[in-house]
Amino acid sequence: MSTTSGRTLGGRRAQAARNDEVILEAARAVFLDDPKAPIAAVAERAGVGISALYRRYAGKEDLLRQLCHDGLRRYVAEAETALAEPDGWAAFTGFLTRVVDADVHSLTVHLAGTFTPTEEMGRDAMRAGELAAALFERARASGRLRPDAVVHDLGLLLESCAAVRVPDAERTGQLRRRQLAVLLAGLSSAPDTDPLPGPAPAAGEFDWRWRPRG
Amino acid sequence: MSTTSGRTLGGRRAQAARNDEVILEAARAVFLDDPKAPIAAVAERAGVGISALYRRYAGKEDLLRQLCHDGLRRYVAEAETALAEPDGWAAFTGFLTRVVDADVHSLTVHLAGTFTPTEEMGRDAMRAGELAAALFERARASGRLRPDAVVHDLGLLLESCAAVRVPDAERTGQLRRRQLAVLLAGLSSAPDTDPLPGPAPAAGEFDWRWRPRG
DNA sequence: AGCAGAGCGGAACGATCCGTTCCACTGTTA
DNA sequence: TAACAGTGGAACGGATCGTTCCGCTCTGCT
Repeated sequence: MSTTSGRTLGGRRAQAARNDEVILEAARAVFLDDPKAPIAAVAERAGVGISALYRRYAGKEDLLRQLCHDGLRRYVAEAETALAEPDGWAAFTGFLTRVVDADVHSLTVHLAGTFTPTEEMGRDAMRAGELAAALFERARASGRLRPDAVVHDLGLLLESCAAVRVPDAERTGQLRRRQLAVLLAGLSSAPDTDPLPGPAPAAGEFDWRWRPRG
Repeated sequence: MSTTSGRTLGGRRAQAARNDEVILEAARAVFLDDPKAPIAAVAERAGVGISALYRRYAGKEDLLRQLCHDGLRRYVAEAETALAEPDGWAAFTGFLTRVVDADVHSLTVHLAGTFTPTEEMGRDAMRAGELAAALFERARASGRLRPDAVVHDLGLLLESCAAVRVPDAERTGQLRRRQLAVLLAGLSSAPDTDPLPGPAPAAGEFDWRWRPRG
């Protein structure tokens, strides 16, 4: 049962290692559901005490930052995966579907402002923007995108999908996919549609959550 | 200057009557921006003291309920206006545009759960549903609606548009109109689009905010 | 002219919530 | 068996917010 320092560590160490994951998972679920949820809710959901949390993270802000950074990395990873897809339109829609499914938007944007971002997050965010732009350009090159759509329409799109929310998580996912389908149809090139109104969304219009604190 | 009880009441009475409107307007603006804003924020925005608020409303819940009810009535009024429009599709899009512009959705749905609704609100909500269904049916009859769209897709649509939000109010309005245009294009009948995925949104799936309290 | 009181501003109060700290306890390791 | 990493959860202190309350002003009436 007890190994000195072997591969399968048992007892306390094992539980500690397990708690690492359990806590992160609980935090993800809780803050996805309510970005302003108290720390105690995370502990309760994880089935651990509050100490187990504060042993791993310096404070709430730390946990939030890590969670948000994870979401950002996930976004980047999905974008890179999508760029490997040969068909530009399929890459575009596949990327959006996976990002919406993973609820990455709630993890990143809705948690913004609750912590001071690190420099690395800034770099990752920039990279995320570049990758999204690349995906968008390939989608445009495929000819299936309506000409007056712009990259930053993705911000609107993701915000919209993240806003769809019902008590049941699985049903939420279904409804978001439906919403995404409508939006993609709306962004597809169609011969007889009116041009999109107003100044198109521009760079920096969706970063405002990051600027101040709170 | 001083009239006993004449038409144009001056002085204190006049300011009181003016405050009635100023307070409602401020409350609208503040709670539209943040549904959980403190009462004090409303008073500050209105440029009055807290007493001026509590003289008019029994408490926060009272104010919220009235505000929400106003939004609901506006929704019904816009729907009735739209039904007078002969062209079914124009009635449909015009209705949605006006509802999105007025940010009625934030006033109704996002305030739900913060107060116990009155019976009259229940009746108005039911009427709102009927009117929306009528508008939707006329839009369908116009043939410009994709066949697999359902009435309750309107819930998704409104939620999406309300989710679009940037610090500047006017810009928010522009972006919402753009988003609405994309969504309407997506809901329009197009020959080559894939069918919408998943079970369509059903009755009662968007009432959940009304059910509990808090 | 003078008074009663409507209307008001804003300080103060009490309740609630939440992040963080702290301490006692438990099982493990040496 | 001694030291300690890991933990649960009570307790603390600060912040927030709804509501009350008191003193003031200005008005409408006598």
